[in-house]
Amino acid sequence: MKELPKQYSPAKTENKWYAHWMEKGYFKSTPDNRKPYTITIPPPNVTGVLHMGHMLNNTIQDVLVRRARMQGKNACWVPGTDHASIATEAKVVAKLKDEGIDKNKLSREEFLEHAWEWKEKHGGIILEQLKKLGASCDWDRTAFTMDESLSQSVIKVFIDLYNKGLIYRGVRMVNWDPKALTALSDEEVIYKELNSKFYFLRYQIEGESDEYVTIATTRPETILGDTAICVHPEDERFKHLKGKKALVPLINRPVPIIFDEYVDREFGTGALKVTPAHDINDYNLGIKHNLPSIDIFNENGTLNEKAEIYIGEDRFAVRKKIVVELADHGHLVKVDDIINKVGYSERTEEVIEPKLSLQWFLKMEELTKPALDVVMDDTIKFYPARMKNIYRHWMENVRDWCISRQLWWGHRIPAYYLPNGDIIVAESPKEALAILKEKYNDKYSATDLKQDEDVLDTWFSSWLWPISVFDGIRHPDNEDIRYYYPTDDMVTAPEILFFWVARMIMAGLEYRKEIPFRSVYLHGIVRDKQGRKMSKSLGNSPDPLALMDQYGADGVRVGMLFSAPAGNDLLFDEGLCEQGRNFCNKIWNAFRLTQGWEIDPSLEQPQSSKVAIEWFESGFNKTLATIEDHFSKYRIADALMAVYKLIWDDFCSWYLEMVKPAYQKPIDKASYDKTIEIFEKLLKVLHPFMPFISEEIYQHLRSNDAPESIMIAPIPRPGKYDENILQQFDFAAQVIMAIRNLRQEKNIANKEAIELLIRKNYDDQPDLTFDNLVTKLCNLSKLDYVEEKPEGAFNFILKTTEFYVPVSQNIDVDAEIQKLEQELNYQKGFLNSVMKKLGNEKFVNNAPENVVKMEKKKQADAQAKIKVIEDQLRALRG
RNA sequence: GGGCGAUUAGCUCAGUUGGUUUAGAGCACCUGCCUUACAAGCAGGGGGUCACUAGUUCGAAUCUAGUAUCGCCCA
Repeated sequence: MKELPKQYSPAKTENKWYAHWMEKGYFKSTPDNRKPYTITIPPPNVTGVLHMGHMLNNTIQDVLVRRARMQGKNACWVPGTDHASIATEAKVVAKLKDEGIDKNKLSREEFLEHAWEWKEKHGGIILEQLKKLGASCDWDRTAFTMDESLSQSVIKVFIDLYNKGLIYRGVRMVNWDPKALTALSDEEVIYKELNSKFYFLRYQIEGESDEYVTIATTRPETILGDTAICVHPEDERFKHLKGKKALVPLINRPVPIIFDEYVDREFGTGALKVTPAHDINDYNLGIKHNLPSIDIFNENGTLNEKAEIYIGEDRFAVRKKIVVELADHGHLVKVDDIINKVGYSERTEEVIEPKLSLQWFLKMEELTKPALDVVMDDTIKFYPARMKNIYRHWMENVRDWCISRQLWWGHRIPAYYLPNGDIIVAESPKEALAILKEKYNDKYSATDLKQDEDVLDTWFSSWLWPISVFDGIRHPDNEDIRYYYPTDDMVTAPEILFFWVARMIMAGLEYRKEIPFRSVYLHGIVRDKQGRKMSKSLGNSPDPLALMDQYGADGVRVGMLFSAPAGNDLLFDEGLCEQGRNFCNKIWNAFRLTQGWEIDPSLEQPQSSKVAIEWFESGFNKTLATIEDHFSKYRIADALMAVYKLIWDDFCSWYLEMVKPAYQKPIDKASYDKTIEIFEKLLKVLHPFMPFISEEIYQHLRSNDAPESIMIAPIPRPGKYDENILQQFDFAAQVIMAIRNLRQEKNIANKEAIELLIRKNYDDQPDLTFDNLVTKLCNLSKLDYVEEKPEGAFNFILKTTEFYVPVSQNIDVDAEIQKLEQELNYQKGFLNSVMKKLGNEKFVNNAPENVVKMEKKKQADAQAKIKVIEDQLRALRG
């Protein structure tokens, strides 16, 4: 026997095979005449390190890619990262701060130098970590959203959309992040429910010494920007205030009392303070009623001179102070508790300030229509399909996309301003200058051109990803884009359905006139066992690299996939990785077993092994069909479970035991060869899920003319199978299990050979196919068919066949009777339920014929069985 | 407030157009085994009135309506 350790060691194989695959270039793809299979990775954030969400996301992609490759497709998985404007800039700013450098003291160019340096140092970490997982990406294609070609694509698209009139610049209420000092898109704001205070404040009516109107607000500091009080036109309580003005407390600014049906009379006091500069609803009301906007905040969230008081102080500090001062001056009527929703920045966790500002927007209406259609008509399929509804809801309610960010790290907006306010949009300063010359002759010179200081939203580059990684924007006819686009599968999390998936579809349709991918597989979010989202602050996220060290990459892959049934969030449990590791060990030991066998070419193949092989191959083909079906529905966890059971239960627990030679006896060559062949096939089916161990064992088993790596070997396709032999086995298995049970119950050691006598009652023709196997697996000294019930034997009944195991010891008749009575009861109850159906005329007349037939068969079976049991009982009772 | 979805064994979930023996899997649990590939293992076992109520039907975990609880998305 070869020296093989009892336990499989992933550490010894994983790096070795990954390096081998890289060296052989198996991950590389170039267009040829095979069918392509393409995935573009959802580019992880360049600032990121590998977390459990990436593990899941990339494991799924690798399974799909490896499988496609083994199916003979030209598989191409494009990796890469995105530049993550806000997150990266924040990190670089923080790092500079640590070094005592203030970003504001740097020029744009100096800052970008630091940022690039940072990116070079930290940017590739996550992709390196994916290699540990076994990710079979074509690394030569690694892309970054700020690579030259991708950047130029972004700029080109901006200009194109601008020229089409879809991009415009305008003053709008935006979500302002006072920490990052930038606008955010609606999707980047997270609303949280908070326990807040609801302040009731009274405003004096101008010219009336003791007449007041009371409003309620959660943000008392914003009263300094009030420009009206609004009430419902039909509210009797306020009708007398028509034409009057109220005085804003503390600063005594008179503001009109306006009337609008927008006001909810039931909410608060029925009177609403209107602050158009700091609330989106008030903003709309302000436009309608022609109210001025008073913006009282600086960009960093402190108050400015327009607030008149508290100038330079932070908005939250002011909130505390102003409440005290309002109370001192008799303006505070009462304070209630209230639960309200407050928006936070996804990246900085700062409370968002609605703020009027001049930004660039992309009109969404024209783009969404076709993008909605292709999903609703299943041109692009969503898995799970229910996500279609969520998608539709968003697409039907989408607002224009704010695409400018007040940052430096990213794609600088290619707009150049002239002193007269005109805008030139051009690919480069050079081109802008050319346009300038052409348009204005010599009126302006290069120094008059001022490029927009802002950059574009990161998603404005990510939405081009499936096109831009193949350079399909700049060179729409290049070989790559024509071959790989549309891609096949997009695997991602539902949380970025709108950020990204929807917009990729829009971009695809706009720039390729074709969908970007055929299906979208949305997997869940990885949560901990208690259902909490994994986060650094909770410390509930395991380190993926440590997990892989502990359980092996294969083990962790299995653990991730087991916990990920289609479409649900998954509660990650480290125990599942352990299960994955144990599975590795099981496979390893099956391999050890076969390696320990000595082959004797002169031996004839036993009948039992012939049957075992025939049976296994049928079961194998049937399971392959099941696996195909699971994959077609993206039920990857189910597909894996089918493989798991095929290997553990069918192959290890049954098949190997069937063909295994007696202790220290050799095996015949035919059975051995067939067993190795089967093992190899199983490894191929396993490979997409567990690439490393499957390769390791394959390399030991493969013959010289076989493909030199399992990852380029063809995966077995489902073939025909014999349902009959599977059924025969099921019955034989029941017999075997009954005998094992009997041995355990009666304390008969496995070593002790026993006899089995079989008495058929209804089938006259005994089926002998598995008799040899039953004899072998149960250590029978004899297996015989008899006409009469033997004396002094334990017995059990399966279907209507009686089985007897003769023994020398005494039989406990009472116990036997009790057992039979229990069985009889069950059968009678069952028969009763069948008879109820068959006694119902409506059932017999209305139900399909085969259903009625089946019920009749159940009836006959049950009756026959009852008769056998009753006969036995009669005999036992004497 | 608007929308989407869920509720099946201790846990995580399957259960395809209603009908295949009065509901399945994995894990966990219990019992017995260091049997010669594997104790990271083997053999066996218990456990669910399918959230609740009503309806449609010969027949409901499955379809309809309502109730309760939970989750997600949007405002």
